[in-house]
Amino acid sequence: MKNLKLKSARAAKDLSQEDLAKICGVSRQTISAIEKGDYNPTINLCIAICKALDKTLDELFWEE
Amino acid sequence: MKNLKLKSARAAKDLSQEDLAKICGVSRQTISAIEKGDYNPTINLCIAICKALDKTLDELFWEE
DNA sequence: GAAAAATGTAAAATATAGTTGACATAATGC
DNA sequence: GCATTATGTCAACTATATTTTACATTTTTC
Repeated sequence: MKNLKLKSARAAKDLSQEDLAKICGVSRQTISAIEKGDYNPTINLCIAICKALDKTLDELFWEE
Repeated sequence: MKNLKLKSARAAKDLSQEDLAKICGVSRQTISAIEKGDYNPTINLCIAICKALDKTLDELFWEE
């Protein structure tokens, strides 16, 4: 499913998908795919995203 | 580096690497590699491990 | 101390994460 | 309206997560 927590955390920092991608060292399409869902990123990338957005894994990637 | 938090959480549940692997639907070697470190598992696997061990992502996979 | 269970590790194969390039469309600003 | 920026998406490619098989070593249990 869509990762809206990520999308809103990125918006809160006023970063485009491309901005975030550059900070994390991945392609824009990868960020797009993660926000879209139906994707299974690696933990290292998740951590990079969290640090870029001042969030933790639980805040952006945990779901009950 | 080694993931000792995972190793001890697994020990606390008295599960072998093979037990945990079966619960998570992966091979024993994959669990071994994650505990050993130098490995980059997918977020879905990390979540499966956390749920099997009653932990959260931050507790097992976050590091400053 | 021997047997069994648990773990480390390695090589070859497969599945899939992530890249690159490209094009279309939606949203924003002038 | 037009130009620019942001996003969605697709196809083909590359990198790497994960499997399978196999064997060695360590740890546990009797």
